[in-house]
Amino acid sequence: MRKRPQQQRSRELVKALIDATAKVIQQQGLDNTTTARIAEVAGVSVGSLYQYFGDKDGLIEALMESLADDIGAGLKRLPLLDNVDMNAMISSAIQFGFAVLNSRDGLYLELVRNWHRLPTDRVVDTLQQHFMDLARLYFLRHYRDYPIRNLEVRVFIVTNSVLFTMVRHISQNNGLIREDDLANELTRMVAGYMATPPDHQGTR
Amino acid sequence: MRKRPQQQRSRELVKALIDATAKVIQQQGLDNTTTARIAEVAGVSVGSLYQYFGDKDGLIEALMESLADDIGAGLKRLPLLDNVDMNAMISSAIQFGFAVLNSRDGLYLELVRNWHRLPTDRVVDTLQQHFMDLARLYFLRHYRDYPIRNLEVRVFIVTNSVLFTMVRHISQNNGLIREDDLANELTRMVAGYMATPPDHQGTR
DNA sequence: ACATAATGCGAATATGTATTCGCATTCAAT
DNA sequence: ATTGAATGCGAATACATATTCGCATTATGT
Repeated sequence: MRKRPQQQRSRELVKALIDATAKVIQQQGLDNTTTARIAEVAGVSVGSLYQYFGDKDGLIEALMESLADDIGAGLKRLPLLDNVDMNAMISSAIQFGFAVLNSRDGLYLELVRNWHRLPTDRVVDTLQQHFMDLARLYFLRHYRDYPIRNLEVRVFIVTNSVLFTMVRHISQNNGLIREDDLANELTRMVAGYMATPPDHQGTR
Repeated sequence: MRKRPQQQRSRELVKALIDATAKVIQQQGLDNTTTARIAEVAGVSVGSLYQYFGDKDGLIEALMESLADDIGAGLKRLPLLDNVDMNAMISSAIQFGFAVLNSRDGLYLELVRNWHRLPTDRVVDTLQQHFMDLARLYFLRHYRDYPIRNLEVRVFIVTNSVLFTMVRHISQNNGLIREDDLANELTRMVAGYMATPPDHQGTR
């Protein structure tokens, strides 16, 4: 952020700009998101935009930060560890994932589709970190006997698998596969995989 | 394609343009791929480009078609069904996937990253279709007893999971996860999931 | 009330890039 | 050899859009 907003009105302006950015991305897609349009939607001039954001990317980065915080908060509110069995826990997590992706009228969807061009690190870290902690706690509680190796790899695989499978499904939206079928199958795959005890062969 | 190349030199020109498109995308990334640069690399003028391709997208589409054919041919050459157990078969398929993604100096990687903006249908159909046939044949041969429902969903999940997990891993390229660890774990997850007999409850 | 800083404006500027078009060259048929 | 079609050229055009900058307005402290 180029300059700190000090007065009330400018703080509101900054917020309006970030909100407008989300709205424009959601409505017109990332490719058609222009500074002019953002300013227009925010009810503000382009010039003012550049008072507080060095460039367009800065604005988008601010949006991503804000969303990362939202997701983090949402995750903390989920009582995933209270589930008795892993299947239920993973099912809840996947439901949460679908809920997020379908929320905000496709904003998240458009962002994930363009993950490669966006500063997604904060968001990804938030997710990965949370699920990593969750997995650690769960295994500590239920699988005390097994030495848990490979947990990073497993969480990495599972997170990406679920995320992108969901995104692809929502994106192409052919009616051939129903969303709850997909959720069920994803749950089965992930639960089955995570419950697998690690290899005992130390050959690698 | 706007006009059919009739003479030898123009057929070579079209080929040179498609090759150049691949090269530029691979070297500069899709975002920095300009018609001017493509023409330059092809050793041809921009004007000539528009003789045979209605627009830039047409050129890229031609490239995608060509790659879809390559992948299809590569898949047909793989003797996946000769593998005795599913684990070996899936391991081979995943190895093939990594090989493709790492081939052509990252061209495929860049294309998958930008799948959302590209005409990927042909390629995706090729993959999905092939794995679908493969799965059908395998189950017919080994699990004759089970009624195989849900196969579409399973193949969809597995294809997307593996593809995007691999892409994300190669993209971020943090040394924390080794490629062969990832391949092994992916194999375990997929094999475990595909070997699961379908639900017997007919409640859905 | 005044001075100064903060904020806000938007037409003008700068830049990048897809596409066109009139002319030049090469090919293939007679 | 001649001619018309096919091919090739690349400077010029059209357009979209990020960013700037000089000026106008508003807030804050004294």
